[in-house]
Amino acid sequence: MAAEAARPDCADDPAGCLLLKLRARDEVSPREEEVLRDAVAEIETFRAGKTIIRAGVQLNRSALLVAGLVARQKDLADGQRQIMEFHVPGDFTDLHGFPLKSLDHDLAALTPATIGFVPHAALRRITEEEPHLTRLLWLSTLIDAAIQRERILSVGRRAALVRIAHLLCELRLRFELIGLADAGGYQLPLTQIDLADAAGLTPVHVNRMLRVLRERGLATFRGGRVTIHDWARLQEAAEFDPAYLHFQHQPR
Amino acid sequence: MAAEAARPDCADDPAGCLLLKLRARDEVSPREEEVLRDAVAEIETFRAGKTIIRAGVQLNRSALLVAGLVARQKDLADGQRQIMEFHVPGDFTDLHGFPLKSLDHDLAALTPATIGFVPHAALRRITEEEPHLTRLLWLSTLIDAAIQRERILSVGRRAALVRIAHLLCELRLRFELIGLADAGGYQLPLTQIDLADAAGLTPVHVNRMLRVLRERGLATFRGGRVTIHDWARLQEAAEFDPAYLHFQHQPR
DNA sequence: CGATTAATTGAAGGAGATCAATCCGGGTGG
DNA sequence: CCACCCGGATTGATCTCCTTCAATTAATCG
Repeated sequence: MAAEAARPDCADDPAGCLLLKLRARDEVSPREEEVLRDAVAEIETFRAGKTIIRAGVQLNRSALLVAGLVARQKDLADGQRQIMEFHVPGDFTDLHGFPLKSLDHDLAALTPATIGFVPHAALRRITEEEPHLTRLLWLSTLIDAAIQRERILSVGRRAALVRIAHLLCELRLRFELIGLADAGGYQLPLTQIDLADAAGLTPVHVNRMLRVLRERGLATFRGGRVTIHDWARLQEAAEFDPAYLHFQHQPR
Repeated sequence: MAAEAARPDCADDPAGCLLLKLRARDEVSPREEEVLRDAVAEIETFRAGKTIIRAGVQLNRSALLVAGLVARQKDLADGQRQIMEFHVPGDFTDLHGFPLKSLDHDLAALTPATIGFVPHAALRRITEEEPHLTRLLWLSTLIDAAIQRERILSVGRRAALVRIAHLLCELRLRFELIGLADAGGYQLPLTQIDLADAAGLTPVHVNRMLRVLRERGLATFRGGRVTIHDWARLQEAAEFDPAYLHFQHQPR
């Protein structure tokens, strides 16, 4: 029914991954689940490289990533790109656009992507009738913000090798939560250019750092897949502490 | 009544600056204003350098900055510090802590600071009874997120001089909104070390970049004050576009 | 008015950028 | 089915922006 986009996912079920993410943080009642599922009005697919939402455009619906990989990114006049966050299936990627009414950055498909759109009218109704669900949606935007803060720290103060390792650790946990990581690693169909633009480095230097990670037996990024060889030492090299992902399950 | 902290501000009136900020983005009804004012339960003052909220601590109230300057910051094991955002009076600095229940970073007073605390119970009541005000509070957390995204871009891709200039531009507009900037500039009682930790640079290099800005006749940072000599050219040097501050007044 | 912290300036070093060339894999058209 | 093409991956050589180290000056404060 829903157009297939990328790879085996919690696709088909537009709100499935989102519910996994929310339920990792708090209870979601069957009624709330139903409200959420009903809120997804249309499903669209985007080719890799397409811009899903452009900065500054007035919005009346928000995009929920169902399958594929998407990035929040800004471009500078000289053509440089900075990726603020990678999004994995289940991320309510521009829920930010609901209170903000327009985004300050682009939302771009890095792989073929399936997007579910939720009209702002439906979100507004949720804020009026479902206070707990509202808090959970609010929460999900703030977890994005937390991930972005960790990016500031990485880009601002961590050495190149640490940045890359940290990114690989973060993505592993985020994929794991939605059942898209196995023991050995996870699919990550990105280019080294994408990684560079997220890490604030050049592709050349990312390549060298990936080589170091490989040679040290920590992790391999190749053919759109991250293979983790030594999770403990990778986390150590990344100075990785997952606290910022706010995985605690508690009443919100 | 309220203990005075730093300098002439919209102090005295704990929710005053916050209302200025919200009303720049949407209408706030008298009733909503009252609810907001009533929500501020206690007022405390902090010395410069004190940590107001520590990362990871379970929270049951949120901090609203009434007067002074505050930073969201993270520290690395080797002692490096990264400031994710400077906060000006009226910023509901850890409203994030309401859905999140704990912060992933520290909140530290950079100057003597006056903080109003809002119990989470009061915020919860707002989410249950005041959907529009809820959306405005949600919005305010997302404007913080937008400011932090712009920081990612600065730290990730902009040259040192541009970063510093950009920071000075941003703070000018944010101070202006709450009436704390005059034609010539604004008070900014920070050290060059603070600026360095926000810009992801060393204090030495910040010093050199400030000198360049001064010598080019763009702006001077000295004695805790930013004097702007040529606003147009400063913005140009900063590649500054204020869109990310979401100043549009519209229904949310 | 010492003592401590921040600001300033110079000199040298290094992490990452830039420039450039080659390799590789997959798509594509003849 | 293969030659070609093209974007990404890889590697080397060089350069540069910012860091690091160090020393001096200025400002702030008990």
